[in-house]
Amino acid sequence: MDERTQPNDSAAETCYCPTSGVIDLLSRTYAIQTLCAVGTLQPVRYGELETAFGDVSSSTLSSRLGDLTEAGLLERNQYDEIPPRVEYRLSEDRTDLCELLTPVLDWAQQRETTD
Amino acid sequence: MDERTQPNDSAAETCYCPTSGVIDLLSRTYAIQTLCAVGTLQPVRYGELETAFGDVSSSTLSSRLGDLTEAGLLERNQYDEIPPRVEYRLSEDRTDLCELLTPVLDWAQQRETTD
DNA sequence: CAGAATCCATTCGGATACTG
DNA sequence: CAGTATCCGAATGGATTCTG
Repeated sequence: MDERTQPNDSAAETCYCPTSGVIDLLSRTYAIQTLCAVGTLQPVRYGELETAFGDVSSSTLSSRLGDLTEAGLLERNQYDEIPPRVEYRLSEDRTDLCELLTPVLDWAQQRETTD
Repeated sequence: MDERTQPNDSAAETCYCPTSGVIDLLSRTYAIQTLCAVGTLQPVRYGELETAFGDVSSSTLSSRLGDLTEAGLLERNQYDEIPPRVEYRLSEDRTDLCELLTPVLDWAQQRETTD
């Protein structure tokens, strides 16, 4: 169903309809960055991310990691050692999203500096 | 500067630092969708977008269009006719961002239906 | 170290009018 | 048609504090 709007079928059919769940998720603060950072630095620990971002509050980063993990985009592995260690990495089949998103970050970054 | 973290230099160096302006912008409701929709349907009128999204409030869409236009990502052309007509399209050199983003939307959409 | 919990200021965005 | 203005509830995310 939904045979309307087909200007050109370069990307088959993109749906612009409601704010989908994943997009919603990516709209939260540091979500895209977190996803891409994990993808690049994985396996990565909580503290590393905190350092990489520089000015994110622990509660925010924590929430974001929780969101992404719950959504199945990230994998969280906890090692019951002393001191505690937790590693995050991309879920196997979600790597592609990260590859889609990184160029966006790069684009944004370049625009900041160039513009 | 910044000679740390270089897992592979596929994308040179991606910055995960603060929430950059553009990312901030894209995080707003319907921002990504609006950008991609305009890219595909351009030149597109206000009402067309409203219809395409189906359930967006006029104030929200209006704000989004304003944001994106102000950021230089969209171009707004007003024709003083009766009835009034306004057309939106991507700014010349911003097309690439749309091309980066559409796959993300597609990914999200596919995940919704498949997952 | 890696968070969870709480509290709260700010913001966002939807609904609902109302214009040029 | 293409919005803008206003109002207001919901939600976000930062700071802070505390814990296994």
